[in-house]
Amino acid sequence: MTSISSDVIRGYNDTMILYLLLDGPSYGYEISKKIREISEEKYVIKETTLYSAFTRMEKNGYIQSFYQTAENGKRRTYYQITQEGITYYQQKYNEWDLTQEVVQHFMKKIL
Amino acid sequence: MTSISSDVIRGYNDTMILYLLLDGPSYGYEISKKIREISEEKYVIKETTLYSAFTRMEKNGYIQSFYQTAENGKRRTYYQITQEGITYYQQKYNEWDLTQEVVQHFMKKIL
DNA sequence: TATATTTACTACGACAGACATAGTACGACA
DNA sequence: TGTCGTACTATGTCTGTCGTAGTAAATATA
Repeated sequence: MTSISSDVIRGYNDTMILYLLLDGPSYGYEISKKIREISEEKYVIKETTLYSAFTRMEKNGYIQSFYQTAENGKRRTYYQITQEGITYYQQKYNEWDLTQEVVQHFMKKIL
Repeated sequence: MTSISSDVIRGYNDTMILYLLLDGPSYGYEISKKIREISEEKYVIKETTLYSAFTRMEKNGYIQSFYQTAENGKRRTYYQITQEGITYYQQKYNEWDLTQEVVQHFMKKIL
């Protein structure tokens, strides 16, 4: 079974995270599991990639963090998407359409 | 008019170059122009990105270079795709299908 | 004929994102 | 008591892209 290399999907890590945050605040471990599930195990984001994306995106104003202690007593860092983050997500959504269109022109099945 | 950022397309530079070389040997300036034309000006590869891709891919055995002096007297470095390069291209072709499928799950139009 | 533009590169250093590795700490479960 | 799962943080390396700069020959324009 083919899986996806980080080289081809690296441009979409932030977008995937923001997509999940559109449904409400979440935290690292949950985001990670959801990406794995939604992609049907075809893409597993690395922990360090994920957490450094959080840091970067918070610095850029796309997400905001807050601490919360879960029912089980575990202290977590939650992130919520900001208005700027939503706008950024929309841009990436449009860019995805364009990218598909362009890249498609360079794809040819070899017989 | 929206154009494509290198962040989202960077995983496809090598693939685009190899695609063009499937039709026969070519050189930097020509590859560059073709990418711009085929993408309808939506993506313009940077010179340094292109030439360093050549170097890297030759090192990896995906392409081979040779020198040739053109009709106009200009000495050029041509590149041709190798069998390994074709195999690599095929892999990337398959990965593209998979990537589209996966990324699509994280794309939602916001109203 | 002089100058600008296009063609066809090479060199070098900076930077950002992904990654490997390692470590901390707490809760659940056997 | 020990292992597994959860939930991170720290640090340094690597790779691909990019900015900047420079060379040089051919072609177009004034």
